[in-house]
Amino acid sequence: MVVNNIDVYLRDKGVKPSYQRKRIFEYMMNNLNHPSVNDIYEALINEIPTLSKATVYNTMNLFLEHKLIEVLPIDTNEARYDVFNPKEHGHFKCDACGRIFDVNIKVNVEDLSDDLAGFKVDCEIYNFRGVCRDCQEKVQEDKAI
Amino acid sequence: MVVNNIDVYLRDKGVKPSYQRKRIFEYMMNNLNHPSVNDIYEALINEIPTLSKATVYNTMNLFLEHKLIEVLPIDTNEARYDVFNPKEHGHFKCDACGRIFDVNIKVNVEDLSDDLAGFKVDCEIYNFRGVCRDCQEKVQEDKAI
DNA sequence: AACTAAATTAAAATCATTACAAATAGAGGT
DNA sequence: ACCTCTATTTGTAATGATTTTAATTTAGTT
Repeated sequence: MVVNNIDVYLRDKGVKPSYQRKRIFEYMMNNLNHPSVNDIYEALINEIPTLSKATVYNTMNLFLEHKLIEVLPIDTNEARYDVFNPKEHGHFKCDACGRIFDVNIKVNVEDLSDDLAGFKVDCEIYNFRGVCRDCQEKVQEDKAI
Repeated sequence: MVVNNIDVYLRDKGVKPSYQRKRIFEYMMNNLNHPSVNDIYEALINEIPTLSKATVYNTMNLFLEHKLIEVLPIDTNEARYDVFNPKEHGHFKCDACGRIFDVNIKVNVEDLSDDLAGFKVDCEIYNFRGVCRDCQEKVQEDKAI
């Protein structure tokens, strides 16, 4: 996603663009590695010394309400966030290195199941877990030694 | 899933069938409503007065390791569990009543995306959120009044 | 029965998140 | 600029789920 003017974009979505909110959203756009609240806080505390973790939490919840970001329910321990991606997609979490990858995916819900007949589906989440290519290669190398 | 002899089934999966473990697994099989640790504890504390929440946590983790159950990453607040269902399926969480429904689903991962090429996929989870049929009807009724 | 290892337990510790109340910043009007 | 009102930020305390720890109980073995 490309956003030229964060000020305008936030206002468009109904979020008053405070300094902290702009900096946090800017970070989200530049770092598509599904950061946790702590990641964001650690990344910005040097440049914004007064920043509070509570502000990051508040801001994430505000962004969520206004659908600027989404939360990935792939990690049960701490919440991971991503800029909202209206295109259907999924996530793959590597159990070895912990990285989370985006996965392009297209599922036709109508075809899926009668179980959802009459249900209003607002949100579709596709999660995968396993071992990523890099980590599999590492295992091969270790065996070879 | 139908398990005639819990003792044998647990042993088969490599879990020593203690009294607590058998009762907890029995509860999981009879209650397919995706209980939390607290749900399980509350349900069994009357019949097993010495039961400790730590035991429930320990047991859930043990069952997870031995793939007797799975954790649904649909609730970010507290973990919800379900007896392991090797058949691919998904879950729908109603944002109105909070109930979680099973959804039969079949996705051909090969067709999905090149993004997963070379990845070892151990686990596929499909989550949906929205409003279930019952709750939508309730909204209609409320409007009619 | 005695010994040993595993399982259970209660209580304390940890960690993510939320609630709260005080301090600060921003907007509008005079 | 100044005052006033409201929204935002902040640090701290509170909450709640989960894990750790150490002691106790249970089960299995000689």
